[in-house]
Amino acid sequence: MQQQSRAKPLRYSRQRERLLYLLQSTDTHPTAGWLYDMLKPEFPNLSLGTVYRNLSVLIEQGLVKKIDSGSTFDRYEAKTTPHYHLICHECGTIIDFEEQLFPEIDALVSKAADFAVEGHRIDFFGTCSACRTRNGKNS
Amino acid sequence: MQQQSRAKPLRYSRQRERLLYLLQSTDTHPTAGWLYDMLKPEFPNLSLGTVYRNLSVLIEQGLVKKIDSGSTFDRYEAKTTPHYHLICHECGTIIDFEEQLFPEIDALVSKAADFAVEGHRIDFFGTCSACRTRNGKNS
DNA sequence: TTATATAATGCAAATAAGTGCACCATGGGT
DNA sequence: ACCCATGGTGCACTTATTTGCATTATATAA
Ligand SMILES: [Zn+2]
Ligand SMILES: [Zn+2]
Ligand SMILES: [Zn+2]
Ligand SMILES: [Zn+2]
Repeated sequence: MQQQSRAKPLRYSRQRERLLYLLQSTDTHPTAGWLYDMLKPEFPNLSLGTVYRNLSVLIEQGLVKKIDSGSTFDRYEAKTTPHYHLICHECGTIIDFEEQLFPEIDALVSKAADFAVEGHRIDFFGTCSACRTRNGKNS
Repeated sequence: MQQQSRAKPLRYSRQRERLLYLLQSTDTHPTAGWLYDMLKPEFPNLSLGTVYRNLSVLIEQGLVKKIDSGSTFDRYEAKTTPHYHLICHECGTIIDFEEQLFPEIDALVSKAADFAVEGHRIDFFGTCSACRTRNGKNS
């Protein structure tokens, strides 16, 4: 299903370097299309396939994470510290939630379910404060 | 981003009824393609678009949930009780984890983050016991 | 510096999922 | 039973993402 990171040799790639740098420079959890648009001026013949492929490479290296936002687009981030996501279903904004609620959760589930947990993901869905303000006081 | 369930009138649809029944009859978290294949004999000119559309309708009704399995396919389930998922990255199996670990988590995050949490999703990634057995004793 | 192996890229084609539209079907009114 | 408004469906097309392949670029050794 997914190959065990078999340390295949990587070569330097300017595009991958800039892609990672770009992702590390924002906290907006951008889409692949946005990353492509931002890099296009610097690499006039960049292709979207390369963006996706480099995102995959960076994900395998553990430097980038893919976020299923619930919309039709996936989003990406380069924040490596563990955190959760607050996903606003109204405007699509993704907010990082830094507090480490349950450090022992993986071990707990591993034991309870006979399943070797290697990591987990927690996403909260709801309405962000900006959208609530815009809507008046409902919800 | 997502419309507030505005109670638009629904009509009876045999295909949607059978789709829901099929989904309720399994705990394998099937893909849209599998559902399509299973329903095709009964509805010879069923189209995949209809499957996707009916899944969306059922999701809006709260009868079905979409699961981002991390693979290239989305998966679906009709289990409405809250539970978490153990997703094996080796064979793709999704196992339900029924224990309600943190009932108060939504309220807690709502308060801490000024975000109106309406629900959450917790997924654990790792290796299932079948795969560990098959692999020998590693991991 | 040149040669060699192979990773990275661009392009186009393939997939999975979502959507517009013309037509069919359900259900409430007559 | 018939009419009609509108929801549901099939089909084809679009969108988001992945992948095959020929070409280009990186890295290492000669
Ligand atoms: Zn919002
Ligand atoms: Zn984040
Ligand atoms: Zn497995
Ligand atoms: Zn489940």
